[in-house]
Amino acid sequence: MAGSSTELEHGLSERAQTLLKTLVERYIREGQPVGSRTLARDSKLDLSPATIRNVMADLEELGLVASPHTSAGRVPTARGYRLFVDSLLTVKPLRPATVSRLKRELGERAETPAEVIESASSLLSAVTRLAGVVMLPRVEQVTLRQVEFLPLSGNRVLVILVTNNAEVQNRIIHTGRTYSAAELEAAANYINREFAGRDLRGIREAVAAAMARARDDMGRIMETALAVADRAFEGRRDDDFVLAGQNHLLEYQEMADIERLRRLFEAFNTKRDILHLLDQSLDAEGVQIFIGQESGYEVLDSCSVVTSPYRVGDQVVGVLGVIGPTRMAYDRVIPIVDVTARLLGAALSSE
Amino acid sequence: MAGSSTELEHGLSERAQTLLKTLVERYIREGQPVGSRTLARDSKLDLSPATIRNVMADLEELGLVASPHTSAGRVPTARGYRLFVDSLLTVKPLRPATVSRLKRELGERAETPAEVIESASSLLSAVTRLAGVVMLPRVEQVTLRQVEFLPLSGNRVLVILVTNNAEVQNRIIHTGRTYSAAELEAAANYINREFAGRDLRGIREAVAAAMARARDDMGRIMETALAVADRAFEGRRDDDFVLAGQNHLLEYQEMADIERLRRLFEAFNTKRDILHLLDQSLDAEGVQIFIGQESGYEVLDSCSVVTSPYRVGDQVVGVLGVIGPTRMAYDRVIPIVDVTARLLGAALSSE
DNA sequence: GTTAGCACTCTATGTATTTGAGTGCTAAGG
DNA sequence: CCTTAGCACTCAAATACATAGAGTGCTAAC
Repeated sequence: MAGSSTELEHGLSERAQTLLKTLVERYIREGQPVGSRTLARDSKLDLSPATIRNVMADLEELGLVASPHTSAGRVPTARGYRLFVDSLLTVKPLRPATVSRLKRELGERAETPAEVIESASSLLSAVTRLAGVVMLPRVEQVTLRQVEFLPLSGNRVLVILVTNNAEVQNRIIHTGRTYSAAELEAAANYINREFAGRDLRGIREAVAAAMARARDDMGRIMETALAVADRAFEGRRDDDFVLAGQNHLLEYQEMADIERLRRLFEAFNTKRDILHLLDQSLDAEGVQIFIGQESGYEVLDSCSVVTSPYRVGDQVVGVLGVIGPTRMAYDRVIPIVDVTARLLGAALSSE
Repeated sequence: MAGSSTELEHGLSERAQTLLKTLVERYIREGQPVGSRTLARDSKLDLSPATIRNVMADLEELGLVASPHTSAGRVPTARGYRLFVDSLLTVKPLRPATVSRLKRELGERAETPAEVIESASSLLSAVTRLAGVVMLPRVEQVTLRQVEFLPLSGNRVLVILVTNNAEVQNRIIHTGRTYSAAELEAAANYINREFAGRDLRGIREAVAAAMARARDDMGRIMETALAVADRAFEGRRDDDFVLAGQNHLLEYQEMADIERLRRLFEAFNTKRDILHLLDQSLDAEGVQIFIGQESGYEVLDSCSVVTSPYRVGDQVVGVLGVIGPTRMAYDRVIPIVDVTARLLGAALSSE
């Protein structure tokens, strides 16, 4: 009865499932098309190659496997992998050594948030031997902790913004006129006094409102503060991600096509497509997998992307994951991505 | 007479030089071994292929050209390229459009020093279609402009260091005990008052001296200041470089060996070897070229590196350059590297 | 439903053969 | 003595062909 229920899920007999599973596992391990004889040996079903060939013909019909040519074995298709990861996969528990390594390097070694992100990406790539990506956390509410204005030559002002806990941003803004160090300091003091702890966007609105209201009857300090702050708090879309270990991709046979590779690396550089893809996982529950063309981006054909959102507090703030050939060890990669997402969240929260 | 003098320089007849030059130029353009017939047509010497073959035999004897196999044309060796760039090369003046592009994007578009460096690297790579590298400027004298200490949870302090003009560094230090915001502010004030404008290393020494001298009879503020500053001003070796456009290397036929490529990219990641190589150019006069194995690093076999130091004021502070296949358009690349070095220096000075 | 048997297909590998580009050498000519 | 035509020679690349082996699909028997 259990048998018939699993059978109904995707119209595959228990036996066919076992065989598909064995085939995918074997192919992932060896990278060679799997023939009926091998499969007969590998699966413990005690069936003759001939029988298995019949099953394979069915699986091929269903688009779950394909053979590169008549006299080669079978290879999983994207749909085959999909079925595999969805209902056949037995996830491998992580080695304790791996877990503690992740914990150590994420929690203890890394200091600033930027370093933590960087580590997460490197770790993902090092542990999986794939390319690791970590989207920068999109912090909806960036609160001002402290601001500093320093005059530079040529009507420029160096703005140092300390936000949230330990994030430091600095930018240079061009102002309409020259401000003295004293003026700027007073202005910064004013802003820190008035706005510390408040949301950056809110501050900018408050500043705009104040400017509109006050016009010419405001004091020198406030005028400076508002003029500078208006430009200093300009929203900055920092949709971005940190990539590590694209080199690993060179190690895989299936990435040998140099022109494909170039286009893939180009996409890593351009970032746009990859970001779009990661964005899609922002509101997914847990680990999500894009297999081959599923991602919808041509450069990622024959690649799979395994992602997971990560949260700070109970708020999802970003996505991380790995990118590699479709033929990757999903049973190992999935838990690694999963755990790293949790640990990254924890590390960022504790800052 | 002029003829005989050039001849003596490297024991090559004027004619042999012309032929070598033509051969190298042709090979750089086409990427195919050059045969005697082609060479006869290309060089305007009005010689028969047979004569040219004789000359080629001589050049081969001298190790300046080689043939991949008996019945292929000749290809320049590393020594051949060397002679070519040293005495045969006619450098191509840059197109005004290129120059103004470099100027615009380096001088105007980029704001902070970090952005300028980044641009320089991208530009080098974009304009030459090779990989661009820019060593971070090693500023011997890092003067303190302003320091800020902010308390974080768990005995940690966020240090924001504004140095020289507009460089902002931030780091997190762990302290022996918890300091209050007020304590830290007072300490920062003390340091800013006492040490602003002085050399970072000098400050640390002064602090160490003060700590040794003062022991327990110093005021609370000074104690805090010294304790924190001691850790905050720790020297930080930031030997590093910014790499751009390694993707371009995938476009070249001669980089098709995927295993070599992997090792090269690995070297880019490790940075150590590349840094060593760049270091060697620090005290060179102008543009320097490493051809093939000349660099001494195995990964760079069949690569050439064209570098130039760049200066801020009259002080050499770093090196930039490009990395690409030995077969690169030296006549174009050399002036680009040269000009970019000057422009980068200028852009950094004007900050 | 399962399986043995068999013809068939297709790749990979190895071996000749041919073609063409380019060389080195030699001998003749200025 | 330098230059060049001529020619034999070499070698890579292309082409064709044969062979071996892996694996299939199909059929017929169990």
